[in-house]
Amino acid sequence: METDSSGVVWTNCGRACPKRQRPTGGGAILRLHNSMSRRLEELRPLQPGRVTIYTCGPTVYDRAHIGNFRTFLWEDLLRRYLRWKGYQVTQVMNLTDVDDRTINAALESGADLAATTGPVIEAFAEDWGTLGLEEPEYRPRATEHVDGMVSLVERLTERGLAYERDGSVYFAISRQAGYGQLAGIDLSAGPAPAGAQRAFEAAADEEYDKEDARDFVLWKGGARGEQAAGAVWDSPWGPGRPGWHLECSAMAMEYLGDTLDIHAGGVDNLFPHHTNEIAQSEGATGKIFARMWLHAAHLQVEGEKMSKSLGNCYTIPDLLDRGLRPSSLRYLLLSGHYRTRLNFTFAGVEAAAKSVDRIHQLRRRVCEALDAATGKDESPPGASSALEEAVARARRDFETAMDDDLNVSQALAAVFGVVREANQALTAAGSGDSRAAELRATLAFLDDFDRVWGVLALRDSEGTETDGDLEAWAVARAEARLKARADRDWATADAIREELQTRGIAVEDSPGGTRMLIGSNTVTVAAGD
RNA sequence: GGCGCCGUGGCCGAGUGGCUAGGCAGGGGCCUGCAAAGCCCCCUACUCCGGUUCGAAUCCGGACGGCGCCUCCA
Repeated sequence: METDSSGVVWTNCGRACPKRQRPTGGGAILRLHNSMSRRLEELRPLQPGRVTIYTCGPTVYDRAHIGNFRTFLWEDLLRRYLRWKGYQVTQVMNLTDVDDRTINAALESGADLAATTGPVIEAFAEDWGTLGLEEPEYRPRATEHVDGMVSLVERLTERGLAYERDGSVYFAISRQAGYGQLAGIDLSAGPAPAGAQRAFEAAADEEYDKEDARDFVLWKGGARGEQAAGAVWDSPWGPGRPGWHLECSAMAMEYLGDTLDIHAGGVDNLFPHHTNEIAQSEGATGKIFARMWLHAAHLQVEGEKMSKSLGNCYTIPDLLDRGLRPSSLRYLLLSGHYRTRLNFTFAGVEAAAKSVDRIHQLRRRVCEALDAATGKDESPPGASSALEEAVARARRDFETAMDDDLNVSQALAAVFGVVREANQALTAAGSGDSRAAELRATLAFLDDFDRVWGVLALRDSEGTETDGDLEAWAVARAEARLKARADRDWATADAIREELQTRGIAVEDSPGGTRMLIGSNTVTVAAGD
């Protein structure tokens, strides 16, 4: 804690919430739901201690919305949890910067592809940082990997799984045994189920001349509108551009090898995208492409499907403009199980904010008590207090819950158990008497939790941008109020408090002075002496 | 049409064949000059109807209700 000349004490609890990762887990095995087998499976990485993950990234034709971020945040949680457990994680998240939508966006704006996607990518990076996501090891762009895609198509052609028609190349699904397993499509069992059949028919593109309407395009020949957008590449089949699914196969294998441990994305990608990625990759290598497929359910908004017509496809800036905090958004979007549809509501954000604050508040309280308790650790070595035991139990419960297919609800329950126990201990002991050992254990637990959740650090960082004038004014008023209180002039003191509260500042008195929550910043004005 | 999901207390949201999470909100109390924060107590639920069982909200069947996906939407 630092006190400046004006007597203002800056406490974002003194100790910054650590963002650094280090192994913590107890070595139990993580079980995840593999969409391929449709059951929980133990994560057994190809190389012990090292996990490779490919996560489908955004198509950068427009700013990502909260639905996208629900999925990305879940993947971030998975990534952080794996690291928490001690795995070395290599994650790839691509940027799809060439496809129908990006090209259309470019054509509409009259700019070329790169000029169109560039700003969207920048915005994406900004939102990514706002929500406190960790940076993946690789973030390749489709447009920079066209060569790899072309050679992948060549390999498929050599193996007889693909054929060319008028400069386009298609994947012949009927020539591949086991096509469609991920989506539950079984071609060998006679005609495809009506549903899949319909999906196939719908996917059939009249524009192209396929052997089988269900075949999908690997390379789109020609240069119709693409030319204007600068989205045309040379290939052995003439000018064209890659098919949608191709990029992920090519980039995943380039960075992570022929076989990945985990491939993750939104449920909507199960078919056709992931199904076709498997077809391409395994068709080319003859090896298993991904050992585990994870899919996140979609986000709803106020109980409704997100759609442009409803105007509920919120972006991160939309929500920040409404005064919502990144930490609240992050918490809310992480607080539902990833395979369950999550309903985003503004009431939910409010509750999330309170939940974050409850944990964050405890952390601050522990830090303050720890400062006060330094040197007062008289507990005999080896003896552990009820709180220390509660913390140890919570740590185990947290890991058990997360190991069970990332059961975030139960994991959070373990955290709130510590919040209650620690508050109890602090209330009972009075801030000065709590033993340092149990406080340190509690603090370590909270920070440990946050290595996975990343919400306390985010909450801390939100304190940085504040209105200096408002703050100076508030400090002055708080000082006046402290004088009034010292004079037992309650009427004046209460009036000032209302004044502060009217400006949205939360006021909290303590024996040492007055603490105010201004925006996201906590400012403490010490009582004069 | 096909595939699939869900129905838990005011709201959100886990979970288990019997030991009845957690958060938010609400009520009462403690603390406080009054508040706030925190603590304690209360509000103890599982759509309905059958069945299995010593015992089901948890298993089975049915009904009703809500919903998702099935063209490049995470």
